[in-house]
Amino acid sequence: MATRRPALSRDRIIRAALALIDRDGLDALSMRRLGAELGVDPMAVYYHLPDKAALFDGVVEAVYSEVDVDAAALPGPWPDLLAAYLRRLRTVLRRHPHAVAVIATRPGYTASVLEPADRAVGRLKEEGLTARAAMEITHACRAYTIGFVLAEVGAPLGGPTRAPREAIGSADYPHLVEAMAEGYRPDEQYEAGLRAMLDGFARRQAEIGLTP
Amino acid sequence: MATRRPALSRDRIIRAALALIDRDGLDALSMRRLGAELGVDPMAVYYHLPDKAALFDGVVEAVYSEVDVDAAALPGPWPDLLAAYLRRLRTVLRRHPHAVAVIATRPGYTASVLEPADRAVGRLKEEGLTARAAMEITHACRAYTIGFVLAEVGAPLGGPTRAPREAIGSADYPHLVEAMAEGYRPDEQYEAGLRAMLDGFARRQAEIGLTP
DNA sequence: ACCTGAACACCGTTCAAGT
DNA sequence: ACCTGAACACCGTTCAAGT
Repeated sequence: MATRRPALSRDRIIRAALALIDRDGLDALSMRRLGAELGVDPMAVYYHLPDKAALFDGVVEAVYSEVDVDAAALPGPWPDLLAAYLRRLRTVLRRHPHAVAVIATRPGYTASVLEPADRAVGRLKEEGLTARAAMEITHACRAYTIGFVLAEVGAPLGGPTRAPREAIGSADYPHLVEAMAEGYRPDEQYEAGLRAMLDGFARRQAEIGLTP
Repeated sequence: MATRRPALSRDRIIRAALALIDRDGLDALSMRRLGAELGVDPMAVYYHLPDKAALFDGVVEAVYSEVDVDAAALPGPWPDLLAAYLRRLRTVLRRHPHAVAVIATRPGYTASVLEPADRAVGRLKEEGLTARAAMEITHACRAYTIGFVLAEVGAPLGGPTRAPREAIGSADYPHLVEAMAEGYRPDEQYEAGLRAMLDGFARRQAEIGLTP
């Protein structure tokens, strides 16, 4: 494919890596295949990035940068503000099923992740939360969102199971069958969980407000 | 080490694999090192398991089997019942930091996972939930729990970052610094999020009960 | 039935060398 | 400054062979 090859750069390498992960899965991302994809000697990448861990960090950053909603600029009240941001995060994560596990495990301690997080906490303080509460609530809702997307679209880490999986529709699991009867509606389920968590936190905040 | 070597078995292989992951990380689990650990030719494993994906599935099952709390036998009301089960799940997951990502991504569609899940839904029905609500609530709380543990102790997927990470205590992030001032108390944070989510669901259930 | 060992097509990373 | 290519110590999996 890539016959033209503009000068290599950290940015171009990372975009190619994410594209490779999206197309062929996490295991397909090797320094050698990445080089081939870029039309370059496999080792050329090492001039721009120290190792594969740094490449993963770049991929995490790239995905987060797709979240083009600035929580700090959203209107309140805070539960709606957070809900809007987290819905957007879910949408972005869903676009990268093979990368979600990487995003879930690599700590996003880069400026491009910390900076919006700091501004978001600032925004939530304007809405009456303490800095601590703002971060705890955000952290809990993000954990839920990432966990949900992981179960929803996350690619299994060692490749798909080849052995015939247990039939969930079996008579051995009557309650599960009953629960699944109306089908699986991920959007509604995600929304229900998010609302439940935010409502729970909001009620707790209100109680604190009443007994200071 | 392992000088004595009782006959190989699926069970013994999987226990050795989990021990290897716990000790040296996910990347350290190779068929070759696993064979060495078992005092056996690396390829011997293939007689008992079809491939590495099956090995991962076994590891997931082994970890889940450490959750020795039977949700179906717990006393109600349902939010307390679920909270007890999920606290126990978090405790077990925390013991296997390098395996959490595997557990989070591999669908646990084996009998040993489905069977307790089915009984748990049955138990929640006794507490007045529909099968569907029981599964949705359980699913949401599990997503939160796994997401939380992943952020808490989950090992980064491509190995640790070597480059100097951004100092979170920097003056560039005043709100984050303020939020972290009192330290990070994971147990309390986890509990707060779990209670918030369960309270939110419980309130919603109560409303439905009032307007049938 | 259960395990061995050679072989194949891959890996990440280092390092001296090229331009 | 930026890229190449050989080399090293690894991978997962297949398959014929051993006991």
